[in-house]
Amino acid sequence: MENRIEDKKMEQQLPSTEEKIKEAARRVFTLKGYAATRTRDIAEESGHNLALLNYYFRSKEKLFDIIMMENLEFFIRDVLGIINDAGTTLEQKLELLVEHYIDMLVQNPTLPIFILNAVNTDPKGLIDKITIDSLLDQTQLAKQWKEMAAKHPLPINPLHIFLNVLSMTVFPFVASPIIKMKLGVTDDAFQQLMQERKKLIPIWVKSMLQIS
Amino acid sequence: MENRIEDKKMEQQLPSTEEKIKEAARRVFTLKGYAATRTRDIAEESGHNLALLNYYFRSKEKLFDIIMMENLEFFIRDVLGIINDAGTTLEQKLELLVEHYIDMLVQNPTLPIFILNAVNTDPKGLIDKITIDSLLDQTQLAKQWKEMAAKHPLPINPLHIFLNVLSMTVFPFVASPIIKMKLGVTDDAFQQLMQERKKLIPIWVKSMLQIS
DNA sequence: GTCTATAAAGTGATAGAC
DNA sequence: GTCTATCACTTTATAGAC
Repeated sequence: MENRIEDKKMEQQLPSTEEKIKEAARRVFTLKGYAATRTRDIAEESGHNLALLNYYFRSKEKLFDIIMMENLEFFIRDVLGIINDAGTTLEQKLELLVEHYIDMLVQNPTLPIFILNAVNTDPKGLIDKITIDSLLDQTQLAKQWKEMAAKHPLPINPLHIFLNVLSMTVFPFVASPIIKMKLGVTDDAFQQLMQERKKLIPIWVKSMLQIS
Repeated sequence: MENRIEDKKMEQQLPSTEEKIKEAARRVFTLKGYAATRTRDIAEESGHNLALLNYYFRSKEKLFDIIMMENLEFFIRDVLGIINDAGTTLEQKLELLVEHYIDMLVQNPTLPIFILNAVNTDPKGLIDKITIDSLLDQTQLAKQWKEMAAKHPLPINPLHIFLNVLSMTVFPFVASPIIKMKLGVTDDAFQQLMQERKKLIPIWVKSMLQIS
């Protein structure tokens, strides 16, 4: 028993070779995409030899599939918890979602362009692996949304609102190289802008709901 | 003189080999990006041989540079005309810009992901080639914006508004594979959604200006 | 498990015939 | 100008020693 606990501690301190290669692959793939990444880049980044990549993951494609699925899972992790919380209002859920995504994207700024590029070029049926649960309309969010819509019917497709939240939250990260280099916005100024948007986006969305 | 006119007619009817290769390159590069494109793909798409690609353009990289510059130029073409028109109000300029971009992106849906992917991975200093004129603050749009801001000062960074217009207009096209395949939106429904947004986005933006 | 060496296939570019 | 054939190099993947 003591040994197993000590082993666990060791594993946390010293990640296995397999884990080191996988994390190296995540960094390189997420930064450069599938086609521009060479297996040698990943091997070098991991501090090990190229052959070990194939020893643990068989092929570049299989390794990419793992990274892609984990990145997708990471992208929607925590979201179900927020939209299924019976203890928060619709308004609070909106605020929590925007805040969560901005915080997460500040830490992982290249994640959106990685996903968007993959689904747009779609090496194979990668898009089928995205799990936007079809149970989505059974969530607390959906329930509360319908209650609101019953009182104040929207004259527009609700998809517009969903698209606007996603657009205003995610797009700035995708366009950040242009914003920073061409609009003369420093890294710090960009970070501050994103922090401001945590409060602003919910306000804007609420006003959309009122005028629509 | 007559001969030159006839020659021009001929050129329009039968595009030169060079032109056919360039247009094939535009289609493939804009769809798959630089790294995932093979010169053989372009040759095949053009209906000619691989060797002709190098005969006319020397290298894959040089050909890509041409396509990238032309795509960027196309992306901002017509915009200067709209924002520099002294005969339209600020509100009209906003409506014209959104309408122009949605119409253009309906015809060229893969253009944004091509540009965004390029500037995010940035093979070389490609980002330097983007010409967002530093004379931008001397346009009619900038003048009219300042007049408005003088009357009703904005408590937020104006960049937020610019980002929102760009986000709500462009992002849906970048995310369209997910919207279509995962949210069950048909091609026709997506097109209609974008048409609706021509009217809606200016309305939303105006409400942002009022509540801010 | 990890490495070196190398096979096998892919890709950009060119030579040379027509 | 356009083609076929081929070179030169890169890249993925594997064999085999340790």
